[in-house]
Amino acid sequence: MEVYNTLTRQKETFQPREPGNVYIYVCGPTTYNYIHLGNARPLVFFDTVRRYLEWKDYKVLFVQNFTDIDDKIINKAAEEKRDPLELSRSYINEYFKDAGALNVRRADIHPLVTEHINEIINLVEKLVDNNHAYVVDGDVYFEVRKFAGYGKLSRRTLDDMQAGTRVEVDARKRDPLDFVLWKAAKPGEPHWESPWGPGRPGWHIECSAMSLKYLGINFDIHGGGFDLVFPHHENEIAQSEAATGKPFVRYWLHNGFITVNEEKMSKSLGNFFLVRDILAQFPAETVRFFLLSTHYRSPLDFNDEELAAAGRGLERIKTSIGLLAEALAKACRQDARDLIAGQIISRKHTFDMRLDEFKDSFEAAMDDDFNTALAIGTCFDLAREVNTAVQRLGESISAADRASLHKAMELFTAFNEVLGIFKVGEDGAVLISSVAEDESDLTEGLIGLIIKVRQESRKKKDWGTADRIRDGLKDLGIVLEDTPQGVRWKKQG
RNA sequence: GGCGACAUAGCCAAGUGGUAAGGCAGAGGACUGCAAAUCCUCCAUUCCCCGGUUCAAAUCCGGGUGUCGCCUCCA
Repeated sequence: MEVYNTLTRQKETFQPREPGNVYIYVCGPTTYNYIHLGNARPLVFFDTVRRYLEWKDYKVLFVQNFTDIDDKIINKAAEEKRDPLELSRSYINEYFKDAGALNVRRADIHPLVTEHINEIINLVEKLVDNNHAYVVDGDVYFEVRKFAGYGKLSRRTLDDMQAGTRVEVDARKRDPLDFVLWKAAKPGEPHWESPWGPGRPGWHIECSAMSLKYLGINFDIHGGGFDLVFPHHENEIAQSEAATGKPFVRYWLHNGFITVNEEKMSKSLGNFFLVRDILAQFPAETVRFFLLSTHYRSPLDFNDEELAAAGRGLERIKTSIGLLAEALAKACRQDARDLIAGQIISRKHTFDMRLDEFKDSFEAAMDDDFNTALAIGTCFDLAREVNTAVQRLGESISAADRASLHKAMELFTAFNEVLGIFKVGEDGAVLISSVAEDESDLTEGLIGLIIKVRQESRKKKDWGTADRIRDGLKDLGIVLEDTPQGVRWKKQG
């Protein structure tokens, strides 16, 4: 397996610190608002990374923090006259709703900054003690000039960066790029006691403190959006390695941006789409599918047309799984009949799919720096193979074909374990039923009745009535398909 | 101003030296009462432009153009 490491700017063979175990830290959101689509991309992508590693039988420890105290939270809380910590708690709750809808699994550990103040203070003390940090008026700054490797992740030298400095420099800093590890509290702000007086952690130190606590030195994967490369991750490396004297992280993975109308989506530009607003318009599985349909390092432009197109593509895969399930059900009934007749009739083997090839190509795609776009291509290839086969099989299905059908379903299920596009039932099988789960027996019965009546009209070649019923149901969001095997109905996707 | 990324069909998108995956849209055909779904066929002699290296380049090198991003909170 190869992963692209931002630190070396190339694909490297993935070798975890401990064979068989992978330790991952992903920078989570600052909880002062609902998450937007730009937040959703790393969530979905790193969730997929985690799923894939587990699929490959790695034992994964996955940590994602919440930044639950910082300027933005304090400001927003002041605006709304709320307690900052209460505010961030409430957005953490909302985060779980949105992420859950996107089928993003909870991390093994979701550490909060406010619950790791001691660890943070200890780390800052270490940096002060070993002269990598200095104290000014209750603030503690990291001294970048004292850390030789500063700039190695973002590939910039300190002098490069000075030339482009756009903010006014705090005269108390020894270097304009020195960044705050501990921030003295202003009156009325949330604060914790520390050796330097009451204050709160700077932004970067939390991730170092918490990742080192849970994952140890030199853990495997640290992820986040590309905009975190500088300064956030650069600073994490500096402070962590200055404190421990050892390499901080083995592989740095960064996802590209979501753009809207070709422009970066960001909270400050105000052009962001909240996940929950998008989910009001599009099924969550379509959104997840859309996010995974482009390689994670490429930019991804968001617009309704592309999302709708993704939905239509996804529908194709769903249909295929549905056809497969139908054929399997038929095969099972036939199994029962054959058993009753005392024989399993072995017919000519007609459904010899290249099933193992699909698994291989899926795995090869994911092994190549998590190429989900290519892996999805394999899903489409499998769908076509299944559709062709199912169409050809007809009424009597041989034992060999039954085995192939099962195998094809297992493949869809396996691919979905990684991609997480479809929800799965308790038995682990993909749920693609177009009938909503809350569909009542009454609805089912009514539609069944209507279909029966329509079939009688069709028998009498009363096409006018038959079409009126079909059109009428379509207006209600129920799509009827007359197939050689009978009438099939589904809710409009 | 400094640094970096990207440019593949109408649209989205894989592909980093061996002769252009896949999806959406579109055209034709099979099936169907019609539709839908499905299947089959077609849909980039060519990968922004110009040079170069090579038996061979979308892929490597140089130059140009364009787009985007980072250097400030950001996923």
